[in-house]
Amino acid sequence: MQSASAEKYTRQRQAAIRAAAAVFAEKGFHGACTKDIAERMGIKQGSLYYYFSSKEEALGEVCLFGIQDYVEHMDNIASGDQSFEAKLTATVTSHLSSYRERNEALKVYNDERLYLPEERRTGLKELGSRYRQQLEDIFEDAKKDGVVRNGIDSHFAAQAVIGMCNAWGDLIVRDPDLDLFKVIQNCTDLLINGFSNKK
Amino acid sequence: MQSASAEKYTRQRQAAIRAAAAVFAEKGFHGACTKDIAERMGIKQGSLYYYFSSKEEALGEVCLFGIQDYVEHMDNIASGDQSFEAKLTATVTSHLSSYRERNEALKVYNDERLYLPEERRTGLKELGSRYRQQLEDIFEDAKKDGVVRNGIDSHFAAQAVIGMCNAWGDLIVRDPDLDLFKVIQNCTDLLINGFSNKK
Amino acid sequence: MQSASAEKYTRQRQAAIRAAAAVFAEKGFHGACTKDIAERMGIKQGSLYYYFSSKEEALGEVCLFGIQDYVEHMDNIASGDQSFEAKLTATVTSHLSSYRERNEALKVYNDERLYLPEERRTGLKELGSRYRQQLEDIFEDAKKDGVVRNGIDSHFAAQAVIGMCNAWGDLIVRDPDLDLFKVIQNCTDLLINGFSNKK
Amino acid sequence: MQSASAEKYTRQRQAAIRAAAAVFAEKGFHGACTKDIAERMGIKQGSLYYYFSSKEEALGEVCLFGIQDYVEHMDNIASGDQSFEAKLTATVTSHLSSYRERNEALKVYNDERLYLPEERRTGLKELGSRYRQQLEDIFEDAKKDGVVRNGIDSHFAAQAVIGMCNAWGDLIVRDPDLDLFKVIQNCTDLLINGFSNKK
DNA sequence: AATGAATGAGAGTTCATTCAT
DNA sequence: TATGAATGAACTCTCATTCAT
Repeated sequence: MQSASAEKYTRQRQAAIRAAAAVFAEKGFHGACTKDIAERMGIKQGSLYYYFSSKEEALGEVCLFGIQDYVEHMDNIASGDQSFEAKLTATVTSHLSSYRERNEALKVYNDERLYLPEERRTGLKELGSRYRQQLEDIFEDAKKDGVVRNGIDSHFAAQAVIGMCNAWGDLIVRDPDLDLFKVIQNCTDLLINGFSNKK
Repeated sequence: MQSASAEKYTRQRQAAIRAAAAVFAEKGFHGACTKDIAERMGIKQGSLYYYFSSKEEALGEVCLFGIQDYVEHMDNIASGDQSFEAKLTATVTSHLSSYRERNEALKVYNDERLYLPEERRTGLKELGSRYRQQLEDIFEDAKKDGVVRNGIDSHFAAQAVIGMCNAWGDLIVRDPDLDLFKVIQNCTDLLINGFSNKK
Repeated sequence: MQSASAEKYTRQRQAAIRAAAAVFAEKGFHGACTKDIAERMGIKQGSLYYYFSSKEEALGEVCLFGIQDYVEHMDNIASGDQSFEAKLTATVTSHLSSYRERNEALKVYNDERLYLPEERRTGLKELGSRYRQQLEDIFEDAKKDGVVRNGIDSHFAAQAVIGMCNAWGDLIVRDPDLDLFKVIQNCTDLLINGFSNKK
Repeated sequence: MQSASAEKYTRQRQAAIRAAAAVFAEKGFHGACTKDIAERMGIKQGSLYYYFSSKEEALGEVCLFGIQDYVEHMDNIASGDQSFEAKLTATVTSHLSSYRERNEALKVYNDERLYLPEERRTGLKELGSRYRQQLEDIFEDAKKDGVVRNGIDSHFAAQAVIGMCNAWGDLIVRDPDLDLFKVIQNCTDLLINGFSNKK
């Protein structure tokens, strides 16, 4: 249990991360300036440094925030014992919904993480790799079960799913009127038909 | 036939565009600096302005360079009378090969064009729209011929093809060891299976 | 009553305006550089931008500072009910004394205001026009009273007074040893004899 | 007698001086750029250096051009044996007509000569001083003849004449619709009445 | 916990000037 | 005689960052 003031700090820091996410998503890391971030929070530029030690650290936090619970989702999906189709649908749904909810942060993770210092990027990459690996495993299992065509390269397949989701995620973030449900349906439909074993 | 000096100017300007493409692709528009571009060409920073009136203009030229002949390719593909499968294969091949050849510029068009001033962006958007529209038409025709499932939304399908190609294009640019031929094969395979009408 | 910090800001901004006035007066707007202005204030170049958003804005503030209370003076003179001679003497005195006191700024207003953006120049021009108009009115009244020869064109007369004062003002600013009192005397003497109705 | 080519050189150099005068008058020495001057002549920027060794030299030439024959005029006026009034009228007429004819150059001499290097400025100053001195002499003579009031300070009087002419010269250059003849009339009228000995 | 003020490094851009052709 | 191309220095302006208060 934290003291009231520690609690406030945590709350404000979250607000700072969200503000940074929004600004980085709109202008990119280098195009954004700390003043914009501060103003979006309602504080002054200098005060930002109470929550971040540098702009770069802010980027790191945004990226982490951007993938973490989206990776947790995948942990759940992967460890379940649903059918291949159900797992793929769940993956796409989770991925695209993330864009709607914590939208900007995930976009920032995709587009700007390469500006992070080596060290920090490594930590994040592990999360990303775990995600992709679990997706590959799902494909591998499905191949063994004969649900997916034997010719499919699981590594390619996983990248393709992620790529497709990110491409649509971009459109979703940019256009708030897009029908999320329909996009999910179309994507899963395409992917399942594309990979599965038809007789 | 131009004079020798006009020719030299044109050649150097092309070199400038290529250099800018490479630098923008690596660091993003805002993260890049004109000094880097100039140095990559072997000239001094100030001399760049003999070829561009501003960094922004350089971005515009790179973007144009990035899509123009790739759009021309699509014109050819769309106007031909090949089968749906052949056209889709040709599209993917052309799109992904573009990334290998004029690699960085197309990536820059995708990721950085939004930093262009309104006016310039509009001109480029028309090119992009034409591309997508022609792709949509291919899907429409295929639906009429019964080669593609009736449930497919042509607009979604076109976006999906583009999104997938761009996602892989990114990977291709970043990793020069990727087997372009295999990627093309896997992508077309996925897409054709995903959209076509199986009995 | 402002807070202590707002007060400090105001004070520093005034100092910045004075410094800019001095530098612009010496080197002209385009010949001056912001580094000189900052150094004269004892701050660093970049810090100037805490007080001005651009060099141009600095010029605008200097020009405003240069005429404003000098115009107010004329308001007082014009609305009084002194004789023509007294009013003319007061005008010349006020005008030339301004050069000694806030010296550089008035010179800057005269010589450099044309480099201001349209909009800003318009606002200042109104002040200047008011000044000239009041002077014209003084001449008109004097003509009605028969103190000034009927052939005199009031518009010409006002311009002549202003022109003569500015010409001497320039000399006064450049040569600090000039006897201000004598200059005033000579000028009023010339003007009164030049315009008045002698029998 | 010069060769045809030397003649052309001389002609082009004159054109360069006039072009520089126009540009300096409009934008000031520091605000002007050599490209503008060259373009106004119809040649390219680099070619200017065939006629001037530096921008500063161009300024020097413009200034010289601006006062030289205007000083010669004064030589003629001063050495004649006309009345004071005639000489004053001639002076004002010559001075103001200069602004209409070789207009910009004289303005440049007045406003920009202080940006010339010490050495060059000295040479020009002598010309200016000669002009003023001759004007002073005219006043001195007139005082002896009793045409001008005894209280008048000849030095002040000369400066006043010059100052007034320059002030109107500025207006004349800026506003081409101004009636030159009327301005001359009004100015001489004011000055003669202002200085002369009325009974 | 927050801010006002300042800083210094670096960016884009301009421009006088040079020089081979 | 003129030009295209390049240069390098200077300039305005931006911005992440610091720190006393």
